[in-house]
Formats: sequence, C-alpha cells, structure tokens
Amino acid sequence: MRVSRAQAAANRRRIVTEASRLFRERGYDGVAVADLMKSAGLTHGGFYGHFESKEALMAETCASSGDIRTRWERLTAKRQQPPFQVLVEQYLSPRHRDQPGHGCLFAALSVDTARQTPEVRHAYTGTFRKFADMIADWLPGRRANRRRRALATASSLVGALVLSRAVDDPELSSEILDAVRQQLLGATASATPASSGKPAKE
Amino acid sequence: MRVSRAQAAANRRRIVTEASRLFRERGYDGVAVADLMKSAGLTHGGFYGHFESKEALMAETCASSGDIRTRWERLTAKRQQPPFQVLVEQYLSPRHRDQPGHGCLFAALSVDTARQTPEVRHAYTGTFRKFADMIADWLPGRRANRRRRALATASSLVGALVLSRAVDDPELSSEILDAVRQQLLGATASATPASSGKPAKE
DNA sequence: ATTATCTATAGATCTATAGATAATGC
DNA sequence: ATTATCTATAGATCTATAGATAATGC
Repeated sequence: MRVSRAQAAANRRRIVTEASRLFRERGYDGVAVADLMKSAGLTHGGFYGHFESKEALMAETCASSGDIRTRWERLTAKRQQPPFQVLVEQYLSPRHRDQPGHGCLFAALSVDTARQTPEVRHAYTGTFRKFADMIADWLPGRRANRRRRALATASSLVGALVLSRAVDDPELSSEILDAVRQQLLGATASATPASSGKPAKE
Repeated sequence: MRVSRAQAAANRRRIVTEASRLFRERGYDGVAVADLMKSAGLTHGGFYGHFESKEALMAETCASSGDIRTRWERLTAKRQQPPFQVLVEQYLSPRHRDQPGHGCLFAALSVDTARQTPEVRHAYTGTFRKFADMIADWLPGRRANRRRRALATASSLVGALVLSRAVDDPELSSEILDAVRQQLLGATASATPASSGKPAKE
C-alpha cells in the first residue's frame, strides 16, 4: 500500500486543501484528524507521517492561504469594474456568506486563531498583512492614509461576514451585508450583484 | 449537602455568569461542563439539575447578555462625552481587546454561534438586535439611514476587535483598532483614551 | 533498504446519566 | 416527602503512537 514520492507529495497537498476547507467550515475543534484523513481518502494514522501535529497543520493552512491575492486578482481581472468594487461586492455576497469552507480565512478562523499557538498566529498574521496590502493598493480616491483606510475596510468586511453568518434571520443577515457594501462603495453600488462567477476564495 | 431554594437559584445564576465568561474566553468547545462547574464551586453532575444540556446553557448565555444596553448606558452616563464616542472608544480599547471574557459577545462567539443550534442562534440574534438599536439611537449627525449606518458601525467594531485579537503583532493590532476608531469618530477622536474606567462589558 | 501508508490501540477527554445523600420546606 | 447536590461511571470521542505491510527508488 505504498505510493510514489510524487504521489505522497500530492497526498500531503490534498490534506492541506481539505483541512483548509474543513477548518473554515467547522472550526479547528470541529474537525477530527480521522475525519480529515477520510475526506482526503487516507487513513487516520497516515496523518502523522506528513505533519507533526494537528496544530502544525493549522499553521500550514493559514500560511497556504497566502496566495489570496493571486486568486482575487484572477477574479477581478475577469470583470469590467474596478478591483475594489469587485472585492467588496464578492466579499459581501450571499454566496460568500453561505460557503465558509471556500471563503475568507479571517472571517472563519480569527476567533480560533486568537487562542492558538504562536506559530499559527504568526502564519495567520502574515496572510492578513497580504490581504490588507492588497486592499490598500486597490482603494479608490485620494491616496492619503491608504493603510489606515485599508485596515478599516478589512474590519468592516470581516465583521459584516461574521455577523451575517451568526444571525438567524435571513433578512437581517442581508441587511448587514448591504449596509457595509453601501458604506464602502457609496451610492455607486449596483443593486444585487454577487450571484454569478466563481465563489469568492479567501 | 443540600441547599435552600434561594441558594439553588443563586447557584444557577452563578453557572450562567461563569459560563458567559468562560465561553467568551475559550469558545464553546473550549469549556468542559466539569471545568465550568468547578469554576462555579459546584460538582460536575449538579449541572444537569439546572440545565438540560450544554447547548441550552449556551442559549441562555446569549440571551442573558441582552442587558447590554443598561451596562453601556451606565458606562456612558459617567462620562462627559457623547455616548457614541464613549462606546467606540471603549469598544476599541486595548483593555477590551485583552479581556474577551468580560467583553463583547459578538466578537467572541459569533463564529461559534453560526454553527450552533437554532435556539442558540435565535437568542444571539435577539441580543444583536438590541445592540444595533442602541447604536442607531446614539449615532451622531444626520438622522437619515440610521439603521443602515448602525449595522455598518457594528460590523466595523466587531471586525476590528476580532482581527486585533487574532494578529500576533501588538503594533498591527493597535493599528487596526485606531484605524476603525478614526473612521468612526473622524479627527474628533482623542489620542489614547480607553485605559481608565470599567472594562467594556458586552 | 527506505518509506508512505495502514491497522490497532493507549491514554485522555467530555457529555450525560444513574443512584446515593442530606438538608429544606410543606 | 421533596429536591439540590454529589459520587461514580457508561459510552463516545479524539490525539498521537507503535508496529506491520508493501511498493518505491537507489
């Protein structure tokens, strides 16, 4: 039941990909190593040949989301609108809200991360910096205080998604998303975009 | 080892209070019923005389935070500044960030709540509505779109706190809090308030 | 010979319950 | 007699490891 070196590397990547999805869907404590390995088509015990611990995997998961920018750039390149507008509309879309497993790391795992090991928090922070830098580059309007405005924008986006997922009233949930979209895009915001195209990743 | 009816009621309240703190500090899965009861000075088995399940307690915890407004009103009444300014400054203070157990329910338990039972989500939603209404009443400036602006403000506050707690760099963490404070209060914001007075509850 | 994976299990938890205990309150 | 609490434990998990297995790659 052994496997080639290349196959083993592919298996490892698959474990990270599955973990990334499952952690975001169910939270760190909501995913058992055995479940995860089953999702990846492998057995429980095999996990520890690839990772030192579940926490080490979590750290790698946070770091592996570091290519967010590439994904967002690919997504925005397809559209006519400015990247900032696409980002805000996709991020605050019902689709993104309803697919946490394929969505933003920060909205899904920030609270878990705050209680995690230093390694996990460090990997998370690095990925967050990239996200904030991307927003800063894309901000419309005057160039002053870009960084400050980018951090405020990131907070609004993450807060809105987190709250819209927790609330049990669909109407209130949409209201939260719309409120922040209007705040960030002003009256420019198109009515209800967001339902076409790829799901928003990260 | 029995106890009077009044004492039993007090014990029940103490369990809710302790749970409220522990859940916010460690998350729902991070608190064992046995730990919680020990914190309340009772034994593990006694729990099930008061609550049907751990989830039922979680729901009660969310509902019990419904008196947020009273607490915030008491806190703001002590100050000279307008309530909205006090709210924003206290909410985004390092003190609040560093004491999740005594802080905002939404920043601490939204992600857990999104995966909880309908009962928990419903109780949470009721408490969130009260919070949003309070912000709407306190919003400065023009009266138009109060509700929309209140929801956007709540998102910014919650997002900022969540992110500032997850990040491992104290400087970046403060930068996030400051960015949102400036966004919400404008240049009016005093330099560094936030370190005196009672910890921000809810 | 090396090593990626599998089977089986040790050792810790954790929720919830059953039955005993002892003080309250009719 | 009722009932709030305690002791003890059943039944499920969950992380991590030990040892076996079998295909790869020098």
